[in-house]
Amino acid sequence: MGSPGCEHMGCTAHSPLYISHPHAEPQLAWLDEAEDVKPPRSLLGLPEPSWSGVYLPYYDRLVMEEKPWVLRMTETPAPAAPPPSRSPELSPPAPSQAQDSPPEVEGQVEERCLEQVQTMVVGEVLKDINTACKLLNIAPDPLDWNWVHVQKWLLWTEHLYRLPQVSTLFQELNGRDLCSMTEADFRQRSLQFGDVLYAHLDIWRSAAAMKERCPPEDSKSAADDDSWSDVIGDYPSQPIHLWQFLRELLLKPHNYSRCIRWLNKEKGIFKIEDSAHVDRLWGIRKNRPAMNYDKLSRSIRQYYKKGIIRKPDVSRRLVYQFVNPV
DNA sequence: AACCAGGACAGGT
DNA sequence: ACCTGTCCTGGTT
Repeated sequence: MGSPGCEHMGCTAHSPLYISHPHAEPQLAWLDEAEDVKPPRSLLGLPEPSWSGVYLPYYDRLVMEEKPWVLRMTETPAPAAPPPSRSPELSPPAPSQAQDSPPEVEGQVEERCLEQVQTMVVGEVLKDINTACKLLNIAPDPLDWNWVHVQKWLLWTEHLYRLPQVSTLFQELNGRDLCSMTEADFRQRSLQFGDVLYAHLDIWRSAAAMKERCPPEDSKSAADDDSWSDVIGDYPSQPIHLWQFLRELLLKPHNYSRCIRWLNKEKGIFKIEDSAHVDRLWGIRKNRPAMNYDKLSRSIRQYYKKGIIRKPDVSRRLVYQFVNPV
């Protein structure tokens, strides 16, 4: 298999901890004609350097590709080095090369910033998990998964991180089995990607552990939205319509803009950038391994007469439009 | 070759 | 009844 490296895509340039995936496909499509997706440089109005020092176990390894702008860790411990803590604690701030301001004041300010950043990062993680739960129709806590859920999660993870097929190596395992496995066990099943899967699972477990520790009410604090309540939200969410599914993907540009993205969010116009990827995700969601774009697009076409989706006025390949944009 | 339009039918809810 | 997966014919890019 000729594996396209990622050098030609320039992804190493902005992501120091980028893990090259042997099966990486051309990505960062949003760079070409991106209209909506730009790295949110300062979601909190924080200068970029403030990100450094934030350490969520393993998170960096997994999201660098997806959101290279979110965690730009300069000196985070090497992924293999730290024992994968089973709790979502964040490491203390890296000692800053103090400048000229009074150290205590600066320390306090920094601490506050860091708290905000931590809250936000954790919130983002939780939101991503919540999205995946909705899209996959699985519970957030891996301990609650049966083997079908495990397979779904594995397939999803494969596609999210462009891993080669690994799900077959973890057959007949339920969530409890999976959680009882050590990193070594993972590596034994998949020499190359066991650690990545283990790390990803670790994030999910941490999120679930967090949810247990903190009562959901308090944590719905100051911030705007729904991170907690969503993750904790009731399951199952049951049948999902294709149009809902597509919208969910569209609402998570940092995760899915490589395969589907808005061309004009206000008008509800979107483009399927990677039809194969989208049909695969839909197939995973619906437990339809034979799903393909032909069938998916046929389902989209059914929405024409229902007035849910249509082709935009100037019809373009792989471009559709929600009749009632949000 | 991939995408698009839409008819027909089956199967599940 | 409705949704959608599947298959199909035929057209377009």
